[in-house]
Amino acid sequence: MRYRPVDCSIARSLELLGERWTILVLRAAFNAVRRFDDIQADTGAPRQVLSARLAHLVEHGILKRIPYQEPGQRQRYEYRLTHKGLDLYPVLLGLLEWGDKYLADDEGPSVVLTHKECGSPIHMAMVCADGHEVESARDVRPVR
Amino acid sequence: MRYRPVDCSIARSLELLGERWTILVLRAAFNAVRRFDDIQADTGAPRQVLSARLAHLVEHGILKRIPYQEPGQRQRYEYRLTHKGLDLYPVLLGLLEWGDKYLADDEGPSVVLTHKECGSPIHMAMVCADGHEVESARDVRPVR
DNA sequence: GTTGCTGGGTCTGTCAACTAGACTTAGCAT
DNA sequence: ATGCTAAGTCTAGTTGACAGACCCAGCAAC
Repeated sequence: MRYRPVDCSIARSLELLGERWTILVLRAAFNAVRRFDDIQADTGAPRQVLSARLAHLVEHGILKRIPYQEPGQRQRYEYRLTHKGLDLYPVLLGLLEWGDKYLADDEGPSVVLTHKECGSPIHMAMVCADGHEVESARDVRPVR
Repeated sequence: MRYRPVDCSIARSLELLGERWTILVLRAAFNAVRRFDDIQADTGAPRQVLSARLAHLVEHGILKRIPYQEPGQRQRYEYRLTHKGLDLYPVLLGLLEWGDKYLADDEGPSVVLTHKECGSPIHMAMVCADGHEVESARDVRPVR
């Protein structure tokens, strides 16, 4: 994909994640959709593109190929998130929240995320080391 | 761009943000880079593509065109984030943090974000309504 | 033992998107 | 009139996405 080789983690992240379908593949992975045909159905990506994206994500350690075997079937592979992949959850959640806020249809968000331990709904927040919740991009100062 | 018309805010967000260069244009906007040639230099996007992306972002209310005039120059336009655009900060920050963690070069992150009021560094967190900080995607349960 | 089925791909031709590089335009200054 | 500049637009060539057909391994039924 080749963005300008600029010293910026956003550009570097996009290098791996910025191609079409990639984020939807990760959405599928977070929803425990792990097998090729299921991912294809979930995302709608053309098979060939999906094949390339999966290979790319595996190559960069975001997904891993795990063998499995259904009874009476030969061994096949499924795709699971690595730690590196799991850590992308905030990015997906950011897109989800923003879409819920600005692009929702009539009936509101189709899914609500809750904390497994206490059941309360979850949202993304910017938090400073002193424990303040930062409301807006305007309250942030970049240093160096 | 046309992802499958699926009831999912992530897909809908990507419909607006998922094309190449779009996120880098927003990065520029958050860095107060607002004029066409400056954005072009900052992102490296070809001028024609940049033109299309800016128009698309303005059309969807993420950027707005504001007239300005340098002394001795004719009036021109610059591009500024709307509220809708400012609310995308968590998405960019998510990409930044992930890139800092997994794709950093030798010398570590090139920029640190601090809370304007207290000066402490900021990070993205998943927070539940009870005030717990949720560590991992595995601690989240989707409902409905 | 070959025919069919299924999951997970690959191949092909077409069409849309991206790219670099040159050209255009409006208004101010000389 | 001529040049300068920011912000585009035009052109022609290359890359990437797409739909649809095809392939392949192994199990199972005939």
